[in-house]
Amino acid sequence: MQYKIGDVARILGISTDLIRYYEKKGVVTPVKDKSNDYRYYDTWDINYLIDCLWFKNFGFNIDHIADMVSDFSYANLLDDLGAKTEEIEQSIRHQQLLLRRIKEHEQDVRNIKDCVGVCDIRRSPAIAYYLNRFNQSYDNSARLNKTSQEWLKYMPFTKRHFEINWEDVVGGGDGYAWGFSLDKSYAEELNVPLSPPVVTLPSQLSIHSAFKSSGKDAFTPRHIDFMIDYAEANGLEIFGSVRGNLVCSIVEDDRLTGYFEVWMPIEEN
Amino acid sequence: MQYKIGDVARILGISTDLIRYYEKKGVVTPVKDKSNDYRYYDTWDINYLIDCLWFKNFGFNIDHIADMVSDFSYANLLDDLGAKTEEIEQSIRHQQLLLRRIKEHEQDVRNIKDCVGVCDIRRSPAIAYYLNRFNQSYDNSARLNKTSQEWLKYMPFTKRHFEINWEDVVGGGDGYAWGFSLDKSYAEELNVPLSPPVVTLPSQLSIHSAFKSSGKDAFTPRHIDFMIDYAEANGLEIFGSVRGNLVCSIVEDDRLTGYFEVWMPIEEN
DNA sequence: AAAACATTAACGCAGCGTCATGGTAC
DNA sequence: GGTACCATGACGCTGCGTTAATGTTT
Repeated sequence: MQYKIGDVARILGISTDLIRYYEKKGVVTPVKDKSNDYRYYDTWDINYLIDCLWFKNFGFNIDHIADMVSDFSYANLLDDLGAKTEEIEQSIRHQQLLLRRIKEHEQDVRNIKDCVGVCDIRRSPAIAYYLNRFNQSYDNSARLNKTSQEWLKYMPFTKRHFEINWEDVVGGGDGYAWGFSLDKSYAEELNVPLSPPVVTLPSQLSIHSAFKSSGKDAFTPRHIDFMIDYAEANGLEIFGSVRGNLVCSIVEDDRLTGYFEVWMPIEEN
Repeated sequence: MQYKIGDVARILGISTDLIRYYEKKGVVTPVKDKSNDYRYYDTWDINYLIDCLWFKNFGFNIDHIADMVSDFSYANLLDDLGAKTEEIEQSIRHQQLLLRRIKEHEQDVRNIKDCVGVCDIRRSPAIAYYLNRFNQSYDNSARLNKTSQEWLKYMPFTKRHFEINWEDVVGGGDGYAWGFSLDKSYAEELNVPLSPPVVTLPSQLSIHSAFKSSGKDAFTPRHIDFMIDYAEANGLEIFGSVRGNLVCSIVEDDRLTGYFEVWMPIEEN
């Protein structure tokens, strides 16, 4: 039995263009009638196409499939199945981490508005972080560039981290720094190298709160003054640099508005 | 502070081309010095790029990201995070099914060689199947076309299923049919509609074995004669059509060789 | 003679990477 | 004046889908 390309397309449920594309890739080689250039397929050509579609659905790429269907040993087949298994497992692990992070983030976004201006005492999470922006200036030295490239991979798990030095906090200065942080569990899961410029920080007893800042260049350490007041009012001693992260930036009343979560470390009892 | 495109690339760990690409997509709009056409970025442009990279890593597409970073309300953000969560969960479920199937298949391929010519008694799996090839001819009617398109989606979970009618089995005929089958668990998981031409078949007590067939067009029902002999020798009555599936086809001694698993139903005690 | 098919060729998509060619900053 | 940087533009990649122009079968 010979089939024309349209018959094959109907049999397999795909388009004729796709069949021609697979031919170009070497998956099938139908006979061509020289008088009219029509392609004619036999049952074996169709078998090859079915194999091709089957492998395609497992994520093998087409050039590879062309090899697989035309000339493939038992050992090669098992190797490829094993490799693909690995790949899928890897992908699932990554997606699961991603899912965990996006759900966390969604919760953070949902909670942040209620935290604005409200102080309470919590332990901050243990994190790894590095800084690359000091006030308005980015450090674009080669050393940091290497770290930036590495951290790009961790990007969805990172937070935009800021630090306000203890001296600026209590002395009324306006210095601050920005960078990226990773919660410790992600840093471990992702095998993040923890050498300089990356710094690790343990969990700390802290005053936790949030503030928002509208408009560009409106961010200043003075946004946390209400927390300093809270510390004083409650007889809590500020123990080191204040840190936090941008939770989200959205447009509110036509102004770009950032919501920031803050951790102000205090002495442990 | 103003940065040139190379500085920004170093800060973020990406290429200058990528930054220009994002500009084309509307993510950033640096100021252009008219005298030399150079782009100059401020810290906010860099912020937008960071946001863009962050969202990108969650799998949002760039046109969408351009909207997200430039003009996005709280509600929109939550909606999008929710939608992406759904999408990732869906994807994980699919990958997990895929993983299960590929591992199963790997085991089938590993086991098949030991089954060739060896009969034992097992229960066949419950399946759903449909047939589209009768001896050498495919049915390419519109009705089957619809089913083929649907089953294309289930492709990696399907097996290449064949059926040999009871009359051909015992009468020495050479008729057979081919199609696709799905194990019941996948059919349920994938919500496969079980209306004609799809047929469901319960688990059946069967003689289980395997054979191989080398060369094109070498497949024939007579390959299972050894199983008929086995049934006779053991006083087992063949109860209906014999079914099986292609496990893999590989090249052995320069010849295309198919390995087939077979289920020959016998009467229950 | 019309409808349904077939052919090749070219272009489009995303998300970039990779030249080529020429101008600019330091 | 050398070199490191910047600009634009074109083309390549995968895995196809989508016309367009033209010829063939039934």
